[in-house]
Amino acid sequence: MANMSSSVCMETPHAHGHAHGHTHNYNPTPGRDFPLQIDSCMNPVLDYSAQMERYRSFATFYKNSTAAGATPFPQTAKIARIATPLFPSARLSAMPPWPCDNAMLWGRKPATVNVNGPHTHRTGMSRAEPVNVHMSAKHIPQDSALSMGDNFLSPLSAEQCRGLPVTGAECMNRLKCPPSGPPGEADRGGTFGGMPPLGGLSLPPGVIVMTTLHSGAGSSGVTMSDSAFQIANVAADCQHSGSSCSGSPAALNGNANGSCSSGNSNGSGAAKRKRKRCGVCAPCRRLINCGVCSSCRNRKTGHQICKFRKCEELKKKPGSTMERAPSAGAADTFRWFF
DNA sequence: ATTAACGTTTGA
DNA sequence: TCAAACGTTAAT
Repeated sequence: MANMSSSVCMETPHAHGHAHGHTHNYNPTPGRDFPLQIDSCMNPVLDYSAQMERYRSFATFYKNSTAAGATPFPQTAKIARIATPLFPSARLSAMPPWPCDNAMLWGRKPATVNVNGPHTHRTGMSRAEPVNVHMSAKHIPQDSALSMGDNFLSPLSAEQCRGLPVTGAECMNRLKCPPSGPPGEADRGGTFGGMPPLGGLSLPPGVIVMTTLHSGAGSSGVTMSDSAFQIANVAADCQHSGSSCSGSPAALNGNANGSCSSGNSNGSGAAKRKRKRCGVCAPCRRLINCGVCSSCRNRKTGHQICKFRKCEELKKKPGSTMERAPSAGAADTFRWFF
């Protein structure tokens, strides 16, 4: 995988929506793989395309602006720009696109499991993979930079999402499990992605769902049971992660290695082992590198993952999550339940 | 506090 | 063996 930092590193399955023959590396094959999602509140194809367009135009714009000899954009400006949430309400969260981000998740190769963190039991998940799908510059529409304003905002507005006749859980339900996908694979990313911001709050989808379950909102005439089971499955799945680790979230990150690391995990502080990405947070679920952040640009020397893919858990210092004991609030508890 | 770079671990 | 990426540290 050569030089991911210098190229835009993106691939898209026909964001432009025309029908022709050539194929891309990543192609969810909309008609075949996601037949039920066409009319869902989070049309995955549209969503994926929107995301890809967004990234593409972003990278192209800055690339062109830099190449033209113009005053380069400050890195902070780039970051701020690309981090612009898809939904206005998402500005409340640190990681912008909680909702509508999952389109990129489908078909992704399994993310690395967090054996320390939120107990993922994703034995199938490989290490963090090179999500940079290479997209040569020639594939980038020349006008993309000019349409930045449009592309940076998802075509799916918050209003659009809210107005749809399904709840977030329902969306999730529909978005889950591409029929042709391997069993278990779809649960990883697809299950959590499609939650619209409820009540104007941008929360991790899992939080919303589990809170809803507890509040009994499932009786509101919305099909919740399926989603509930999906969540439960994921949770149970997570519980088994890390082989011998205990299930306590507090124990997970209490020390960087989890409390069950083979070596010396107890207090000695020595021989720290690498933590792994949780695989469930928004950054972890991102499929593509932005291509413009410092980590992407300095991939050769920096050895760091794209800033927008950096696991939220790994951003925290090991041990900074001790407060997340089971006694935490419901939302937090459920978040860590995963 | 943030960033860049390096050493290192990890898994394919 | 290699690529990816985490942890650490020095520079700013």
